[in-house]
Amino acid sequence: MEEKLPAFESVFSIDCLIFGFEAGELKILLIERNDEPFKDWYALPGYIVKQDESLDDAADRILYELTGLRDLQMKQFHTFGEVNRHPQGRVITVGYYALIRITGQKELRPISQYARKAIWHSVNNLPKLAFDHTEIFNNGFSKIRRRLNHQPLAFDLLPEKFTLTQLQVLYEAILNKKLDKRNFRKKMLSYGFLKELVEKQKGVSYRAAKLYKFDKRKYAKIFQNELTA
Amino acid sequence: MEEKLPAFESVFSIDCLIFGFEAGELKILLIERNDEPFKDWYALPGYIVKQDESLDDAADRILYELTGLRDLQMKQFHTFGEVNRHPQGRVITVGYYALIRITGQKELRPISQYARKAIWHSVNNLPKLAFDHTEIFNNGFSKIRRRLNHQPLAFDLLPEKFTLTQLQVLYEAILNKKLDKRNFRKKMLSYGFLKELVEKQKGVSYRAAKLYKFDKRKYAKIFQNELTA
DNA sequence: CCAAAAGTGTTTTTTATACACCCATGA
DNA sequence: TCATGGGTGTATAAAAAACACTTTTGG
Repeated sequence: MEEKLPAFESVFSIDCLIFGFEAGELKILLIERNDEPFKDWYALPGYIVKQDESLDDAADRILYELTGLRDLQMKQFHTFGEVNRHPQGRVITVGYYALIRITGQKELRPISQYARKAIWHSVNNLPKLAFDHTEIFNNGFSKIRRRLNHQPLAFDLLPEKFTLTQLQVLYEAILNKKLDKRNFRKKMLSYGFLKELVEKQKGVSYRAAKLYKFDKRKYAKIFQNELTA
Repeated sequence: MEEKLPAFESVFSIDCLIFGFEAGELKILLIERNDEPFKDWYALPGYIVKQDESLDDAADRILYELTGLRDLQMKQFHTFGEVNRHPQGRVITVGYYALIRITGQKELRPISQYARKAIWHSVNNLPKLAFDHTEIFNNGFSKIRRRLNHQPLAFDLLPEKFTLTQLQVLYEAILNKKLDKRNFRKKMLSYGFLKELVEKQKGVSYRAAKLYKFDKRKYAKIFQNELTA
């Protein structure tokens, strides 16, 4: 066992699961660590909570410092508190997740020296991760998968305007199974929170698909009971 | 703001939501605090996690010390980390819940001096609770309510042998709405994890109802997919 | 024989599933 | 004109909801 840093005697930390969607694949945001322990390993973006900030605030700040991403509306999913999960001392970590659009232009650059870089990695074939981050990932991913059927998580992953096929491909990526096209469209449209636009897809060499927007206000109206999630 | 105790500079704690069911009412286990802050107030059973114990272990120990209850299989539901939730310093607390049988004979007696006594209190008309415990209660209760339809939580609240009416009354208490008798029975029996006993209810002045047992093994078999909860 | 709760089926509505072809477009 | 994905409907099965009377028992 390595020497314990005083700062590490007993601390809270946050680890973030940030999901994105690109080229039909579900991705997760990882950082390459620049510090011991686990220097050079991939890890979830995460760091220590300060004395004077709430967990939610800490999650926002930490994600920003490690990836440059802001204003994500992350949610907590589980807290990990095994005694030896961190080799330098007692660290209890709260897992947060968010699902976001990968906007090609926005480059990810860590502010903190603690991460060398931040990269998107397919959720399939994840590399070995530092600490117990693989467990944290599995725990969070399975929760999101279960929540997908009750909450409009998927819409955060798509561009503002999207086709029904894009939406279906995304669902299939998250649930890891094929869905029936007609039934999927029927069901999605029946919810009533998809707004059909006049605009159509552009630049494709086949019949252009209709574009849709997710209407948050309608969703909130329809599901106000379940909103207490 | 009161003086900060050194021990409280930055600690993890556990707070427990223990649900019981008695006389057709859903109850929650509260302690009467014997220490400042919030001396004499009602609070959820909760205390500080030790350096060398996992969160799950801490939850077991703390509940035992405050109420005398053991071996409950509590599960975590949320972590509360607002900066000023504890007047003496930074305390981040992990909420755990369990649902248990109230066995009349087993008296609740706190081991620790920190709780004067432990009592069952109806979930309706809860008194004011210490710290942010009302918020913790609301958060946990609404999660349990939602989980009720997917997990066999309710059976932990009933005696080993129970009637279908008892089960229904319990569901109604948790969900806070009336259910249709025939549909309820049909659905419960269709799951296939209720074992009908030869034995019948005794000592009632009306037609005695059949008794049932919950068959955990069958449940596990049937729902092995969803078990990764 | 009465009060109290146990027990029981059918119909209707809603929701999920299975399944295959024509259409529009750009290259 | 062809390749590519866009778009559409119907029939069947399964699940949920609505609904009221007879039976058993102890007092």
